[in-house]
Amino acid sequence: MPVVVKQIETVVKDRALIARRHEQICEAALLHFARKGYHQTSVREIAEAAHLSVGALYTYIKSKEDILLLVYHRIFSLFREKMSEAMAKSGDPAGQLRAAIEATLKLYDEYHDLILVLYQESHTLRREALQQLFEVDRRYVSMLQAIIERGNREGQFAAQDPNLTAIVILFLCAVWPLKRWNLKKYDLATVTDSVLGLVFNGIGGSHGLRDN
Amino acid sequence: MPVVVKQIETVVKDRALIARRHEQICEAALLHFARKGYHQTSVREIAEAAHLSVGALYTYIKSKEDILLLVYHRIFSLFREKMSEAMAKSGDPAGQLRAAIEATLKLYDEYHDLILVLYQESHTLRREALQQLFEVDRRYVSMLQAIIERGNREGQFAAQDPNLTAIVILFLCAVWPLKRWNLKKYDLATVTDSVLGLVFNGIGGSHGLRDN
DNA sequence: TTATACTGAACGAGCGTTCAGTCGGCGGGG
DNA sequence: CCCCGCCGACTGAACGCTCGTTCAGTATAA
Repeated sequence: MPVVVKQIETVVKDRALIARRHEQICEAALLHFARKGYHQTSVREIAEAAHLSVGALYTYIKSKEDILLLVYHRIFSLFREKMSEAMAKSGDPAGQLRAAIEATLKLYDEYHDLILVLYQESHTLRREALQQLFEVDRRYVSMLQAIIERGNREGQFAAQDPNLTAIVILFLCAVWPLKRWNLKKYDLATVTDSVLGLVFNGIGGSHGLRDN
Repeated sequence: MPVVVKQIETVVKDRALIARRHEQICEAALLHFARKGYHQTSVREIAEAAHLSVGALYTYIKSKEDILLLVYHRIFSLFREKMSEAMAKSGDPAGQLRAAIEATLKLYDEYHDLILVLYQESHTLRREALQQLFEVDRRYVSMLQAIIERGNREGQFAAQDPNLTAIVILFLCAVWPLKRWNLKKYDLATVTDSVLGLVFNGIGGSHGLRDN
C-alpha cells in the first residue's frame, strides 16, 4: 500500500498522485542506488528511470536527500508489516525466535539491495532522519528481546543480556545481504540453517534443527 | 612498519618519503572518512589534514580513489599481521577459535572507523581493487575454517558447513563496529562475551538446547 | 481564463585534477 | 670559498566538468 511520507513537502496537491509518484521515484532510485550507491547516481538518472523530467521530480521532493528518506520509509513500513505478522505465530519462545529469524532472512533476501543501501548510506542522513532510523531498529530489537526474555523465564534460553543478544542475532541476519558476494555458492535455505544452528546450538552441536 | 603500495604510481622518487607521506595521507583521510564518508570529504580537506598542498598530494597519488586504496591496504597489512599471530597461540581448536574471535573483536574495536569505511565504501572501488579485497577476506575466512574443520574432526565442534560457519562467525564480529551506535551502553568485554557465548553455546546456554 | 502538472535549458557551486611557477639544498666550476 | 645552475619537492590559482537546484515557459483540462 502506498504511503505518503508527510515529512516531505511537495508542490503538487493531489495526494493520490503524490503517493504514486513517490513510489515511482522510490523504485527508480533503488534500482540505481543498489548498483552504484547514493552519491554516484545523479538526480537526472533517477528522474529518467522514474519517467519524469528533472523539474517534475522536484515538485515531489525538496532535495536529493528526500529520495533516500523515501527509500528508507519504504523499508520501514515494509518491515513493520512483515515482521509483526511473523512474530504473532507460534506460542513457544524457541518457535517464535525461529520464525522471527526465518522471516527476517526472507525479508533480507527479497530486499537485499535495499538493506545494502540502508547500511551503506545511513551516514548520509541528517541527524533527525537518523534518529528515526534508530527508532525503527530499536523497535525490532525489542521484539526479539521480548521473545528471548520469555525464553529465559521459561528455562528454554540462558541469555545473559537479552537486549545485547537480540541486537547480535538481528545483526547476524544481515550476513545474507551484506556478504552476498562471498555467499554466492549458498542459497537462502542453507544460510538460514547455518544461522539457526549457530543461534540455537552454537558451534558445538547440531541436533537436526530442520525436522519437519 | 610503513608499506609502499606498489600499485600506486608516484611522481616523487624517494621511497622512504613516499611511505611516510602515504601514512600521513592515510591517517588524514581516515579521520574524515570515518566522520563524513568518502564522497563527502574533498581532496582539499585530506590534503590540509595531511599537512600537504593539493598539488603535493597529487604527486603521491594518481586519483582520489588511490586514497581509498591506501586506506584499504593499511587495513589488510594490519590484519594480516595481528590475526596470524593471534591464531598461532593455543593448540586446542576451541581455544584457537576463542583467541581468533577475541583478536578480531579487539582489532575491530581499535580500528572501528576503518571497518566502517570498509563496509560503507567498498562499492566505490573498481573491479580490480574489489577482487583484492575479496581475496583478503577469503584468506581470513579460510583461517577460521581450518580451525573449525579441525574442531569437527576432533569432535569438539559439529559445524555442518565449516566454510559457511566461518563466514558467519567472522561477520558476527562486525557487530561491534557496525552497530556501535546502539551498543553505546556496552563495552568491548561485554560484547565479546556475548559473541563467544553465542558461538560456543548458542542461546541455550552451557547446557545446550535439546530438541523441541 | 485559470489552476495544475509538467518541461528542460540555465545557473552557480563545488569537485577532482593539472601545471606554471617557487623554494631550498647540493655539487661542481671558477 | 662562493656562486650558479639544477633537480626534486612543493605551491595554489585556474580549469573544466558534473552536480543539485531553479524557473520561465508550455500543455491540458475545467
